[in-house]
Amino acid sequence: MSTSIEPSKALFIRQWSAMSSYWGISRTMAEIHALMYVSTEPLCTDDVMEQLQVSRGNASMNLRALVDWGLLSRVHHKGDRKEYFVSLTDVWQMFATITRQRKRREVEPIIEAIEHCRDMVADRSDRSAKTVAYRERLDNMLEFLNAINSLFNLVLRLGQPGLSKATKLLAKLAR
Amino acid sequence: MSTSIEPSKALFIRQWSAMSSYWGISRTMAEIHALMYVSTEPLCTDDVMEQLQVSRGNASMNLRALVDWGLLSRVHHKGDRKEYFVSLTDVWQMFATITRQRKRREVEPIIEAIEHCRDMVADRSDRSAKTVAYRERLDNMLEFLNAINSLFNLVLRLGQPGLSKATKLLAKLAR
DNA sequence: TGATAGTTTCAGGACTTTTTGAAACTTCGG
DNA sequence: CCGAAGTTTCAAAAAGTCCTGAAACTATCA
Repeated sequence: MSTSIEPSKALFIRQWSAMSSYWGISRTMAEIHALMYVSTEPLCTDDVMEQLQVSRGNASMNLRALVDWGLLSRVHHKGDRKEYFVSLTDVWQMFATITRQRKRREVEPIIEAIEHCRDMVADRSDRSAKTVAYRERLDNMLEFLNAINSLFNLVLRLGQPGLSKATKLLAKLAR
Repeated sequence: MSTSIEPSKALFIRQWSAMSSYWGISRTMAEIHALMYVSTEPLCTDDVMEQLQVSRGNASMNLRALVDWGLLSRVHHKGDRKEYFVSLTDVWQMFATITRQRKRREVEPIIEAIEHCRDMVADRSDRSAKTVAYRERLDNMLEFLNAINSLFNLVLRLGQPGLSKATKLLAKLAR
């Protein structure tokens, strides 16, 4: 508690960690990420331990996980053995990193699974109303998930500037 | 276990519930939702209890939560006192329902919080490099989140057919 | 109004996830 | 090769979440 965090930064960290449960990451991981994002200079494990009041193990594990995700990178100070960490600062890149991972883990497996489900009831000769209705539900879901997947791919490909241009373009279309 | 679920439906339910942790909902809630989606006829609390092997309390709580979310609706059979439930079948509507809730709970509070953070360090006279850098990070994040928020609003406004048209349009732009 | 069918609640227990902290390990300069 | 500085691991404990089941409640019908 000696070097206490500025109120504005503390607020950011608090809110960011409040979102953590929605994003399926642990509270500490979100806090560390937020701390690193608002810290304009590199921090080491001890800084994290002190500023967030967490154990060494916890800090170490979560720093490593964030590095694995590509959200932090390790840096070294000249003539200092210690490892320091800095956050990715490009928000768009952060988003792209997270989105790619989520797409791979959350969307793609479900698409495969549903295709598999559909194959299991593909028998064309079964035309009972129930089976037909069930097949239709699977197909609807599949079509939808594929549309979402394409949209994500597209957004990732466009990048941030492309995205804001596209948003403006679509805004006209929507009216 | 008496009326066991078809293998294809069982697979769907299993995979859907495997995603539950990512989506911040409980395993049972996801299972019930999946079961209802693949069931082409209304089910009652007892059906859910039997088919998923969960307690009455659990089934009841989660059915209610799904109704609150707008993903299920209650139906009544003529001359039957019991309540039955059916899933929303329009996948797009399901998605829109979920997205609106998530936007409200996950994106909007963070935007407000960051605006508040920025106000706390708005003092124009403080031009130390660190403060300037910090303000810039907040601004970047804010700009990004607003862009995402607009995109979501737009997608919701377009609806599914609009979305696939838009995706095609953007695909050209991306090349 | 009483009997009955159905639904909801909630305290306690089971299960899962996260955190701690100390020991093991790694790296580097001398 | 030793010792110091730093990092990682992991078993056990804490914290948090979810589920059960029995009791309370509500609605309906005769």
